[in-house]
Amino acid sequence: MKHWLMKTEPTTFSIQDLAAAPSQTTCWEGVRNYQARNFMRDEMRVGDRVLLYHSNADPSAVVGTATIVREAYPDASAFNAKDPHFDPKSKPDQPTWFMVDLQLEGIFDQPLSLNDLRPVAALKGMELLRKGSRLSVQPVSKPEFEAILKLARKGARG
DNA sequence: GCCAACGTTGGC
DNA sequence: GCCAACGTTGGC
Repeated sequence: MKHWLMKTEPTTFSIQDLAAAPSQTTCWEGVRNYQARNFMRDEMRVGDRVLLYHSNADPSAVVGTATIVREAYPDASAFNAKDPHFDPKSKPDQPTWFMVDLQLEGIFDQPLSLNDLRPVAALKGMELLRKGSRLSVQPVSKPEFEAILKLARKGARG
């Protein structure tokens, strides 16, 4: 089983929106970065666990966890000319972009902001904390994932 | 709003 | 294939 972190802007789609969705499940449409796509298409499997991260938020923070409940399938929003994520080079018979389905696992009592995470020794090499990191779908090591769950249980802000 | 760090595009 | 220009991401 692999572990991941997926970013979303809460003004677009927040973890609270996921909690309110039918079966607390959503398709993760709109990813338009090849590296992120490759992770979703080639490596994500049903049962993998995901940290959800709110970017461009106040403060930006890891806010909860989800699990993969459906493996990669074509992202239909790329075919829709009216959709903000429309991409004319993606065709239904040869799609460029893919998405997975996520189901909410839990919302942290306390969001874990970057300032909460940065001092944690176990997270020293975490991609999210790297300067200039922009990848919206990224692998997380098992120790990193577990360190974050532990912090979430503790309540990082005391 | 600023701007650093990326990714993509397109001329050559 | 190089690389400058441009667009986007995302913390602050």
